Amino acid sequence: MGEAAGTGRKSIGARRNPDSADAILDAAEAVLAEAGYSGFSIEAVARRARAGKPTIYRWWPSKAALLLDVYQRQKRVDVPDTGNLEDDLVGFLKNLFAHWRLTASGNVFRSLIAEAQSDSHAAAALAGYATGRRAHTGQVIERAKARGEVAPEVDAGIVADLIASYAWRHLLTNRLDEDQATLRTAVRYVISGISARRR
Amino acid sequence: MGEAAGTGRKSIGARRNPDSADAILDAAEAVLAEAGYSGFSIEAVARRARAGKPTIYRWWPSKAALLLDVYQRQKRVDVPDTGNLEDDLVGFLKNLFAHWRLTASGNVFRSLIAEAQSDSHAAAALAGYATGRRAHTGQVIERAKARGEVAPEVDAGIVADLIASYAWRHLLTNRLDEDQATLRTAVRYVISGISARRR
Amino acid sequence: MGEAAGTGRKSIGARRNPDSADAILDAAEAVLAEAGYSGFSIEAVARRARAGKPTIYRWWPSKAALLLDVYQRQKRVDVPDTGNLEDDLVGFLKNLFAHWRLTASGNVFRSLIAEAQSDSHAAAALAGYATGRRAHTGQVIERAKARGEVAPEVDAGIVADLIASYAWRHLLTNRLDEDQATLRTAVRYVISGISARRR
Amino acid sequence: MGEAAGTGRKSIGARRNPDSADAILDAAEAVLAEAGYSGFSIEAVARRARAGKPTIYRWWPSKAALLLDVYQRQKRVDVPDTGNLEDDLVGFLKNLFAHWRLTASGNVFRSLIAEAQSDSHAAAALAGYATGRRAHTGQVIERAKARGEVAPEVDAGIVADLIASYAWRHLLTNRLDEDQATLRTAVRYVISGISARRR
DNA sequence: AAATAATCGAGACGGTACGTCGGGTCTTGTC
DNA sequence: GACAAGACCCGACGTACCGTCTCGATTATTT
Repeated sequence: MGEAAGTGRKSIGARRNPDSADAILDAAEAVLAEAGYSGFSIEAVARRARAGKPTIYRWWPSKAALLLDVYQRQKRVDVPDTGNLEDDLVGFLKNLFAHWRLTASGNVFRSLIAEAQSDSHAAAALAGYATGRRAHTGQVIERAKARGEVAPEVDAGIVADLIASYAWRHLLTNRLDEDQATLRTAVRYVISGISARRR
Repeated sequence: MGEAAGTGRKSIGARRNPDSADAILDAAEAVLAEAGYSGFSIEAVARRARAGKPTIYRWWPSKAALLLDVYQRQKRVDVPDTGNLEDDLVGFLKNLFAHWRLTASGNVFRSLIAEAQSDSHAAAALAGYATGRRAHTGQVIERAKARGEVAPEVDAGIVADLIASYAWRHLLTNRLDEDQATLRTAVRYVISGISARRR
Repeated sequence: MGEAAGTGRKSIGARRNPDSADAILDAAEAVLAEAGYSGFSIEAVARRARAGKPTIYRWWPSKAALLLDVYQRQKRVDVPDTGNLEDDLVGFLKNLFAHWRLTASGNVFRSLIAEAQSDSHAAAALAGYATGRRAHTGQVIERAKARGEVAPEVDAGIVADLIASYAWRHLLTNRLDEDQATLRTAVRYVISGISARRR
Repeated sequence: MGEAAGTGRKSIGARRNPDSADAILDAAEAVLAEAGYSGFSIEAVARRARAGKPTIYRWWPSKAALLLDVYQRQKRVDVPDTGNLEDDLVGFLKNLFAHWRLTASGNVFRSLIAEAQSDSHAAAALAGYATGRRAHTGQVIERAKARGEVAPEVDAGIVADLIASYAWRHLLTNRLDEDQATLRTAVRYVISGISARRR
């Protein structure tokens, strides 16, 4: 996972040292994985990265900014393209939950959301990120629209919102091990509705 | 709102003083309202309530327990019963958002969720609370089922989950001012689906 | 010298814990003795005393205040009373230099003077202390006046100032090992003058 | 006072740029004058001089060395030659105090003494400087000896020491505004003594 | 004329210390 | 035995400087 080079990093002149940046992000991830959000402090990250606190503060103005960078370094979970909307969305949720569960990402993102509740910078950063992701997820809906699977007047953003909300709440309440049938049911409700008239 | 009695509370003998408990809960709510989650500390609550820190720790083992108590003291938002599921759910969301937006409740609940990300006791307490609320919301669905509005095989818990998730995410991302049309659209998707075949 | 009790001090209620105060003063003295003024930091004192920094700041608003307390805890060097002014003053300087040289006091006082050059609180504290000591030394002169050794119109404060100044400069320039003959000569100049007419 | 050239100094090739040296010494003096010793940092000097820190460290190995250079750039206070020892010495003290009080020199020298208490290089530099000055002041005594005013066996160094010590202590305890009568009295004690027999 | 070498400003680096805040524990004296 | 009060140790906060390093640019000296 990298750890800091044992022999000590130095400045490489009047510009950012990418080794330090990497070491700090690695350390942040490791601290979060080992000590959780409650043990996640700039102090601890600096210690682990063998970096000075000012170096961290220089590049990441807040804990949230650091968390966001850590999160964004992770591999993205992308939405499958099976030609069928339900499968796409179920697959996406399945992949996302697995990613969150099996890597540090889940904890990172949970922490980021928590941080955003007390830090407006974090809130802004998270909002920006969420918007981007919503557009991304929205594309699946648009694809389905193009295939004629989804009614053309449907607002893809709202649908993406419903799906993302469902994912967030599972993350925040430790339900990432939800069984696939339940996920599929939830997705199906959104796609087909629950109305008696229409089923 | 209560504030602490200016002249100082004393012990009332070898049992819990309910005035102190009230003063502490009042203070907690006030601190949260004025300083937000980031300014919410046991220290600040004690100061404001003119209470000793040990008095707080004696009765509430963690910040989360205190938050939960504060939240549960609040008036509940209940689901309207209009005879129409869509109106019921939209009304519920509307009321809930207004409640969260206009009282301290929103901040309290946000804080509770945030706290639950670093404190397993908080997480457990929140999970318990959420389960209770899910059942509560689920009843609306069951009523609609009874009216024949909703297909009988529908899992009310999952629907309640979708609705609650949507609400949570709006709370956590500062979107409690969502316009009503959007809420109605989201609810309609869950009820009627987005599939082209069925609209 | 005390060191901190290994098992940890606790609060003894809502009042100052004298054990902590002692441990902190002991630690301050030890740090100064071992690391000198440049290594003398509140941080280091806290570490050594196993005390929290806030505990130190609670009772000593500045490094200078702590230094002053440490210095005043030391045994005082008093002026001998031999019945002869020259012997009294030479004896005083000899004792003072030995005291400064052989105990931590010299370093403490040096540090205090240094600190006073950048901290006005320290300067005020030092000025107050110096005034007290000047009166003290002045008494030797007054005794000599009473014996008829010293002219009655002589300003004892100014004489004390000359002597103290001489001592300070030796302290500040690492000349505490000045040989006794030189001290005696200096004292003799002040008592008998250097004028050709009068010797 | 110079300030740094607004448009930026550059290297003038493979040798020391005297403009930079001047700018740094000017800046050091200005910082000391405006912020005092506590605000005197290499960082602040570099900022003010628009110089790189390594440029400072290249030429002055320590804060003390820089201070010493700043001090030595100042105009010297010389001892008057009135043909009368008392007037010479009183005049010297008067001039010295005025110089210290009215220019940055007083602060510079105070700082230098303070610095010498924690930095052995500074101590050595200061000792060297003091020795030089002592010889200088000693010449006044020697002149008086030559005139027959002072007994031939008197050690001019010790007398100079007494006078310089008196000056130092006034500097270090913020008493540069001492009235002239007091100075004269102190000088007179050293010259004529305080003994009853001889007055 | 080209290559070398030392200097310059700039500013990042790993660190240490600053002075403050809050956490959770403890004890005292009053009710 | 509960209460207000507040001290205790601890650890994190975000900032200021420390002294070192490396850069790219500049320019006098050497080839």
